[in-house]
Amino acid sequence: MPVERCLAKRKFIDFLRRRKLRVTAQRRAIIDSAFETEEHFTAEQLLLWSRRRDASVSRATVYRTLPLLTASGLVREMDLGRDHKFYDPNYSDHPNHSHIICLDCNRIVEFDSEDIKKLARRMSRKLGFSLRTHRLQIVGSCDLLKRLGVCARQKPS
Amino acid sequence: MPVERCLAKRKFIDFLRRRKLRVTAQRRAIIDSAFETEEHFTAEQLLLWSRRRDASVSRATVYRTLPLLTASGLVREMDLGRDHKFYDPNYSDHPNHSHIICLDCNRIVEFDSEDIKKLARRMSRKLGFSLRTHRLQIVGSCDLLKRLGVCARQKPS
DNA sequence: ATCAATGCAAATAATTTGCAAAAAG
DNA sequence: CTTTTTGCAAATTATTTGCATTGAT
Repeated sequence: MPVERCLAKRKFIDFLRRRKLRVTAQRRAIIDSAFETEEHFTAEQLLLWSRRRDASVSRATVYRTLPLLTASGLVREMDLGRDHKFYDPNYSDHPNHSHIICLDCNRIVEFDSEDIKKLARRMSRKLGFSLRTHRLQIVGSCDLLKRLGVCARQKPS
Repeated sequence: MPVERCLAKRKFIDFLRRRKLRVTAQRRAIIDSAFETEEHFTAEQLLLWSRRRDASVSRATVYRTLPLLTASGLVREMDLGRDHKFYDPNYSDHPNHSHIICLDCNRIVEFDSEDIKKLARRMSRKLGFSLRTHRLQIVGSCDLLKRLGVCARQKPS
């Protein structure tokens, strides 16, 4: 496991302690699972991974821990307009506000752009608001690969 | 009622006829309600308005008509990361891909920007995709008005 | 007459919650 | 010991669907 993930785990445990919340076995299993992956995950996936580490983890505990993870700032909740939310455990390392969702491979590519940030800020000002957050969602397709038949990076779901 | 809205209604009825779908009393009530407003609405709001015109309109029919409205291109479905979707009946007049959601007044301001479109296209290309759609969501606050106490444009929900 | 469209109530599906029992500090 | 956390099952909430009946063409 990369160093940053260990660090993230430690940071989250500190976050719990600071708030006088308890570091239970179930929370450990969930934290370990969340920061083990480099990928986005759903609540259901997190439940599965956590149960591999500790079979006693319940769906309710996962759903109760997720808001703590996002409140700590170490995990970012992403609503991509699907029926379930995604969670990004890399957020504190690489804060991304833009996603490309590929229609072909169903992949989510994240990036951030200073230009978009500036543009968003400028537009907000112009319309009488001050920017708190912004997110750009792009739906696209890997047309080059589609011509070859299937997208090489194809993923299920 | 402004001319464009009448036009939109007519266009939608044409859309139904072209597909050999029937123009029922319930659908009329729903269409009239949808194109009467200048505002975004939810499925629940549309049901309420439609029932004012025709008490027989059921929630199921509203939910079955909404996909037709969006398929026609006259209404745009907006997922703003809340628990319910919003629908924009002005979409064909003013196609907007960007929203500012105000934390203070809970208002949704729409706009579109050629710059953002270009930027999105450029970023997609750079990352190996071709853009299909894009949307920019900005969460902001009207800080000027907040200093005065409450936002003058404040809305419930 | 046809066959699409309706209302109703039951079904989904993701997430939330009440509660008594278990465990952390 | 006190208070938080847990698992379970039931509740919520927006939306969808099956089905017998109604209604547009």
